[in-house]
Amino acid sequence: MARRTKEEASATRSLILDAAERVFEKHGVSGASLQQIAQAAGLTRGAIYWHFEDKAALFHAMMERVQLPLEESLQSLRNADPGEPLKHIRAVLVSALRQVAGDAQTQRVFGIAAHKVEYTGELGTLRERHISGRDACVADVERDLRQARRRGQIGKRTPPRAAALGLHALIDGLIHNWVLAPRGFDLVKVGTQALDAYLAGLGAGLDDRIGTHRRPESAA
Amino acid sequence: MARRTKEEASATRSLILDAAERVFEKHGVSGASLQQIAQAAGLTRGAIYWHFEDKAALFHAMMERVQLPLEESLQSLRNADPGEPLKHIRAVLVSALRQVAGDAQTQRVFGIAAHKVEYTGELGTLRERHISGRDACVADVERDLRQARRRGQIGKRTPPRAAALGLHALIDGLIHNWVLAPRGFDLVKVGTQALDAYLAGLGAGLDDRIGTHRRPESAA
DNA sequence: GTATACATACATACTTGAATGTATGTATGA
DNA sequence: TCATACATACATTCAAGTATGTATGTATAC
Repeated sequence: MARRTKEEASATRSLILDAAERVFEKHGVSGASLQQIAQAAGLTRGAIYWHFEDKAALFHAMMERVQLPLEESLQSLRNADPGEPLKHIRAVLVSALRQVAGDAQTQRVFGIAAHKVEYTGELGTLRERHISGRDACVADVERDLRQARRRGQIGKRTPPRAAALGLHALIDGLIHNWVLAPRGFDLVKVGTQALDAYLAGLGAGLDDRIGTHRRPESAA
Repeated sequence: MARRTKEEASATRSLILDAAERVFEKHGVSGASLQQIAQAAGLTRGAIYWHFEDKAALFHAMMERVQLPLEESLQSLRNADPGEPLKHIRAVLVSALRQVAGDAQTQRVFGIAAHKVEYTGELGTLRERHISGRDACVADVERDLRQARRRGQIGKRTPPRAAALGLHALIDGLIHNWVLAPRGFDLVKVGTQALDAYLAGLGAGLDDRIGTHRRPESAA
């Protein structure tokens, strides 16, 4: 119809992103047409082409809308807990689980990114970003684990890099499986229990053997 | 051109499936056209439509070609090791890692199933199969874990269901991340180390209490 | 303060290409 | 000769991209 004020235009942009989430979730990214998204937003394709270059750009914007707050919260946690690397790791990962389980939008978008998009062609960029993001995350965890090892908080049986990769795989796998069927289990509860078991296993290496009776944790 | 013998027709079918793997891997399932697949196989679309009803059927056939042998090998392991549930679990999971890491075809198809297909619409059936397959696997592991718990081989801190879900998530996450970038790490080596750490963590619960703190987190 | 010009924020219409499905042709083996 | 195992040809659909229309906000001149 007509030109809107900047706030209204920004609202329209959000409308499009909201609609894209719903349509992507239902039909998949490549299965969704811009026509469907526009209609779901109560607009026409013209509006989408004004705000986004094409479907790939729209998808990237949708991802960033949930990735940015997530990365920020993780970043803020990174600066805390300077002396307790294991507690730090645990806090960061549990907070990630909470974020996914608690926020419906994060949950939807993670579900799309996990099972409703093909990482190829135009979206191949996303694959690279995913990999580099994972590597950064794993490197962070590995650094903390090395520190914990130097402080004698975990054993030396599991190499830090393998431990970090496993930790990431555990959380990643939990989230993947949970968004596939959210009612299947309690993500935060089960995730925390599994995470604690894993971390206990790293600590159990202090004994160098399984099943012997020692207390793997130091006093507070 | 002409009619072949039954063996030749079966070979043609395999050719199509091989070509589908390559094209699906490169362009994604929805991004790949039957024309591309036919050309990659040195045939025309007519051949594909003769052997398969449509692209979805072709995809299902491609999945079954690797799933069947995998399920068979896991099934054969299920009957062994009646008295050692933990060793049984470990053997099954490590064998799964080996299968994925060792067989290029399994690896390709897992990569496609993980990152190159959208579980929606016609392929939605696959999502259900995936979920039920996971549930069956988790149920199996949970049963073994209960048995191990009764025999005092693991502690009581982690509920068997949570432990089983975590175990599945760990292996699933490892495979997912590995097929995303196979050269990133050694799947069998890292996977075995992470798995052992996790299992050791379940065993560490034998102490029933750790040093200072009791359950630091919980609630839904 | 009002008139004008321009940029913005969309809607509409058109073109193009590509993939699907199907119908038909054809050569061969049993 | 007849069903099989394909190849070929055709019709339909549909989404992407693009060009253009249009109405309104906003700045500037006076």
